[in-house]
Amino acid sequence: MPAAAGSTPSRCASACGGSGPNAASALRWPAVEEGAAHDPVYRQADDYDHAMPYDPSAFPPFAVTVDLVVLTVRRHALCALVVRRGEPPHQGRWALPGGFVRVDEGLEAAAARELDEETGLHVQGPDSPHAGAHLEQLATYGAPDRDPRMRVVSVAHLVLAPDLPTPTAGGDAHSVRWAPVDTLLAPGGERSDPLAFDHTRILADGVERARSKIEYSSLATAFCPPEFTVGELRRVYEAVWGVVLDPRNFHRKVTGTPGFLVPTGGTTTRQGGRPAQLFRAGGATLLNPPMLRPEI
Amino acid sequence: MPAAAGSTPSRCASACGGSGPNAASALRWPAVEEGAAHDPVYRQADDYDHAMPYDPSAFPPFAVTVDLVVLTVRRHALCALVVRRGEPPHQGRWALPGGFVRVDEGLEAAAARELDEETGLHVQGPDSPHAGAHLEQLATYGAPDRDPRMRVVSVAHLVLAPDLPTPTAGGDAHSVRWAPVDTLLAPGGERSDPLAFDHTRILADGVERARSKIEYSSLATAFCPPEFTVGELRRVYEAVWGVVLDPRNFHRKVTGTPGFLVPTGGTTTRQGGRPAQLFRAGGATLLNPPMLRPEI
DNA sequence: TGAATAGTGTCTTTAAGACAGTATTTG
DNA sequence: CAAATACTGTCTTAAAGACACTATTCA
Repeated sequence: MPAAAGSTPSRCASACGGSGPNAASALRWPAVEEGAAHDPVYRQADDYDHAMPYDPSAFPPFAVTVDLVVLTVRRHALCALVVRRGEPPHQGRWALPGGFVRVDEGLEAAAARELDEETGLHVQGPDSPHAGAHLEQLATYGAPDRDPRMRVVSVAHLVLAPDLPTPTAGGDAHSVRWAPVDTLLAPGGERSDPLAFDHTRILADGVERARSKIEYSSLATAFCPPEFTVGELRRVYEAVWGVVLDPRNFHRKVTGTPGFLVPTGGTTTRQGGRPAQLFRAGGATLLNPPMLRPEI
Repeated sequence: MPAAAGSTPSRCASACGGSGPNAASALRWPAVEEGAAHDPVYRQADDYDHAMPYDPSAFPPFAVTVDLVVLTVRRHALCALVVRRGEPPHQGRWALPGGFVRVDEGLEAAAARELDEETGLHVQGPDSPHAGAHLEQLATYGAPDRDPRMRVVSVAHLVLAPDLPTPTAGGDAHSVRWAPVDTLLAPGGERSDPLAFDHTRILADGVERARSKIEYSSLATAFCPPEFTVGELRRVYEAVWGVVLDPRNFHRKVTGTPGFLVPTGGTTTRQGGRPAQLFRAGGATLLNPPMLRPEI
């Protein structure tokens, strides 16, 4: 699990930049770089290539983590996965799941591993395009004071998953839950106990990314089970955008866009009423023209 | 200047993960994390909070850099800023500008500083919305083998700038230039001497971001001088998209979108022909409906 | 005068918004 | 039966595509 404290005063700045054990060597980097004309970093390449090869203490003390914005639609509401922090800082607060990137592991691999560890969820692969969750990089957060303990740069990822049984992280169901994003993001949200660090901001960015991306891509199907009806897909849009859509125009739009939906031949009555055709996500990933989000 | 080598065999993987001076402590992190149920990182918080507070050698040896995709439109072509590498690896190759993030500096601040250092360009601020370049975070690249020397995570940023005099980084004009992105991205591009590390991929992602973003935002004005004509703005779209647009329909679209363009009252004949009205970018940032990019 | 650019207007086509009406299930 | 959902179709309207025409400059 990563970090970030918007308003917490930074202990790292003084410790690392002033009197830490490796402060001198760590500070040499920026200082040297400043005077270089261009390509300033590799001007120092010889130094760390030969004098101190691969010695971590020669580098500024950065930690790299991944944070996960895991979204799903449950009971007609867009929900995010949050875990309760067991240790300080922000002990007892809810936070986004995440963790450190391993030295020999890529960023997306780290995100997929954390997702598996905390939810048991697997990521869509080329071999399984219709099962598992959608994962993409969201943005990177690296304010110097976002974690009071040290400098942490977190590469946030966005995960879109179908509705699942409530995850039980390692069997501990008390410390992980789905929460409606409206609650988490409300000004005095979650009974005025906001998410730890800068996770409210990260969550907001992830939600906005999801909201805008389903406009011009077929990504909304990532919230659906492998086979779904047009009505179920419409309720996904309604939940993510927080609007009500005309069922008839929506039906015309999605069934009229080539490659968006592929009928499986089956039908279902799980939503009640007349049996509805079942579809799978088609190969098209870009919607052109896009699905228009209604004005506020 | 940061790093990344797509195909270079990784020396880091063996050195860091196997026999590096801090391999043991570095590897402790992922190993401990694996067994934790949830919030696994802070399960170790006590360890580094008390036993080895702020000691960089206790962390995996990550370096964090910023890379810059600086785009402009010159002579009717989308161009990117590239610098020549003076040191190995990839000595003599062209690369994206960039550099290390300082320990007490935010990611965007680091990008803005590098931009200033390498181009003299300043970033648009709240006080100067009509001058300077547009800067935004693009994506983060952290494949374990992207730099053969060590683990480098690079937060790439996208910069859109008006046409400028050729930058002379610290007076050395031989090592910095504008190059058409079509040349840099061509399969056997730049006379089969591609950009260093994974910079071709980063550049491609930045170009695609710029191409898609001017569809639904007023960001194309970032390529224009503070005052510009409708024709000049149209030529920006044509250069970025590599298409020819109908001048009349374009004129109707941009002048008919409220808040996109604000007439300054002046006119110019710098493009020849009949005098054209001068505009400034309006307050609107989102274009709805978007400017449609013609099909291929 | 001719060539280039700027700007207006008009017709057609596409597709979204609104909404009437039918079909098929469960309770 | 009513109520719920699924689906088809029609009319209107917004806006893009195509293109005719006029305006104003410079060489």
